[in-house]
Amino acid sequence: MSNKRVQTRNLLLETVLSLLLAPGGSPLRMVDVAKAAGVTRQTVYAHFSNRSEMLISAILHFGDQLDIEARLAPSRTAPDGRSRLEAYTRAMLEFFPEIYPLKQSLMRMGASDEEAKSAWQDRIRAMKEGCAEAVKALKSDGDLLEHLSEAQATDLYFTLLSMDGWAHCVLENGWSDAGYLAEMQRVITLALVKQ
Amino acid sequence: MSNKRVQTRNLLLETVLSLLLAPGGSPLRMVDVAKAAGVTRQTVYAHFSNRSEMLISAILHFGDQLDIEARLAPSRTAPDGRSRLEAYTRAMLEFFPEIYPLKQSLMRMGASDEEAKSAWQDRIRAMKEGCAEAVKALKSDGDLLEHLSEAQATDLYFTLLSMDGWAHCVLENGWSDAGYLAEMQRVITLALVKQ
DNA sequence: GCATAATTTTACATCGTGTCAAGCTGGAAT
DNA sequence: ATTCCAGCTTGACACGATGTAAAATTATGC
Repeated sequence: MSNKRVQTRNLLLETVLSLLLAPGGSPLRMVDVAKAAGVTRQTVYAHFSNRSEMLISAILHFGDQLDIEARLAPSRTAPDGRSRLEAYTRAMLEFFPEIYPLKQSLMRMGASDEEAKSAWQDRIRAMKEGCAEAVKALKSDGDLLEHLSEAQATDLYFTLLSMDGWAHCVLENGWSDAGYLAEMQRVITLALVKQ
Repeated sequence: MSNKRVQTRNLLLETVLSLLLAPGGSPLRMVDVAKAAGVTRQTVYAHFSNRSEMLISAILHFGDQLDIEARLAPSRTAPDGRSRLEAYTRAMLEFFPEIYPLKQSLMRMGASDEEAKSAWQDRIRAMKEGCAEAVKALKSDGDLLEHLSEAQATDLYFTLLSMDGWAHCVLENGWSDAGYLAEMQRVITLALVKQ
């Protein structure tokens, strides 16, 4: 497992991410990545068999860096369902600014990168797991609205926690992060919790 | 304004839409469109100077067909703000199944089609106008929650009416249309209307 | 039927992906 | 220190898609 190889690989992954996250969505051609990394196009192909694999690797690399698990831990220690729901909502909204640019970049990409998008979907699914757990805690406290099944409540919660909704309000319409968080806490509570 | 020319143009637009809406997201190469329309690739270029222009035209054509204005009219005649909000929500959710496939197709497309996406955004903005009007009616009835400005309420309403949220629940998680509508009516009312 | 508009045919330039095969180089092992 | 070799570079090519151009052909409308 030579040292140089992992170095170059990491360099490439970082480069891909920096290009992906750079303002003004770049087309991200292989030659762009190579040039930005100070390397030959062929070297890129030596590390990733094609564009898709490169993108997927970059997404996974990005996920590792974020350390989602560790930052979500606090929400798990909440004493009751209601506060757990709040903590999880807050934690999610704190992630959004960091991951949204990457989402945008991926959404800009072509159909050829279907697999890359599905790698992204995996990350999103992990977030939904968290929603499910928070809902479960709420239910076991007997605080979940009667007419909602756990599955339904989870779907609904996940829907309300939409990253696009956040982007629409905060990025495009000037809401403050705090203001959006407050509204979301209010609406989510109304939507899920017995009053 | 020869007849044939508009005929062919319409044929091409219909063909583009049918390919775009077809299951299993097609790459939609120019040659695909030409073949499906029984025409030469060059003919396509005779009608649209490039792929982007073709896609944009198709989206606009699609919008014309939907006849959004007419179908939204009922919601405008609602006697008060509350019922207008409900009517608009219902109308929007009825649009979603029809337009979602197109959205999906467009989102699958490459960055090169940025302009096509912005044509799509225009259609979406039109929907937000409707949100704003419903909110305004609510406000003038004095039924809008005090802590929300009209703009904020509009953003929030638009966010809750998210097409992705609908797709997540109804298409991916088996909610019935009626069930989703009922939940949305409930949540939206809680989120915006004085109780 | 004739003029011309629309479409076809053919050919070509360009760009990005992905593949292949030598050649070069720096660092690790003996 | 010499050798070896993994990793990188150089250069060249095939392929597919977009977009351009011009001549030949077909159909349409007057």
